[in-house]
Amino acid sequence: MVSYREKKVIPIGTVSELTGLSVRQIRYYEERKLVVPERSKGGTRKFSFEDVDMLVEVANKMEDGMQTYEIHKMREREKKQISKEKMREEMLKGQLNVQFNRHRPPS
Amino acid sequence: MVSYREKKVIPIGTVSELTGLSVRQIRYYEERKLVVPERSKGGTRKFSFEDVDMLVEVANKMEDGMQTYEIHKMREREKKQISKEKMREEMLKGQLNVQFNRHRPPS
DNA sequence: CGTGTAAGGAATTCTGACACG
DNA sequence: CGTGTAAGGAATTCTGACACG
Repeated sequence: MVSYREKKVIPIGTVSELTGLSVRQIRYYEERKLVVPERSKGGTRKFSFEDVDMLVEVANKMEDGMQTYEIHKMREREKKQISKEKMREEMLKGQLNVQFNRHRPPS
Repeated sequence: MVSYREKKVIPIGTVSELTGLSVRQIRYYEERKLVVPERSKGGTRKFSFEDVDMLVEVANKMEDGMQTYEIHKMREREKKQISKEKMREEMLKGQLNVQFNRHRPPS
């Protein structure tokens, strides 16, 4: 179950401890769209463990001299790549259905 | 990996939302040893997803008219039962080692 | 016993800005 | 660009206590 990993429940101070990043850095990375926390009614940020992992990755790339906008571009490219792969997969499935199930309607 | 499930990172207000319990109830259940959150340096409670699940169980049992000390006793019994089973298991493993490895010392 | 609530205070977080490099 | 910091304020949480049933 990935549900725990994706649930936004961790306050920024705890994220700071988990990642070793300052809260200033975390807020800045949010500004640059590298993480997208949820907000409580009062406006406090809530992060997921997935976000924590993303932030650690960001930290590593920053250490390697990469800039936030580069990391952002890279993420966007990855997203496109993944959705492209999924579309190909779906089309393949469709083809297989045509091949083998043309005369047998889905139950 | 159960690591996400066991990590204490969720503040009490969020736990309240996740469980439907009031913060008062959650604090009381802690007092009765039904959950054991960690504390930040400043003293704020931090719960795990496991704690959240425990609290939901507690809520169900309370609805069934069970009292906190009964739930606590039940938990203690379960712990003992589990450690007893683990001991038996260990002893069985030991016996098997005697049977088959008596003359072959562990590598 | 279990839970709501008002009280006073402390810890946590928020935003916008200035600074530095 | 990326990050520290002081500023002022708001949201969150804490404890101990009184109330009710």
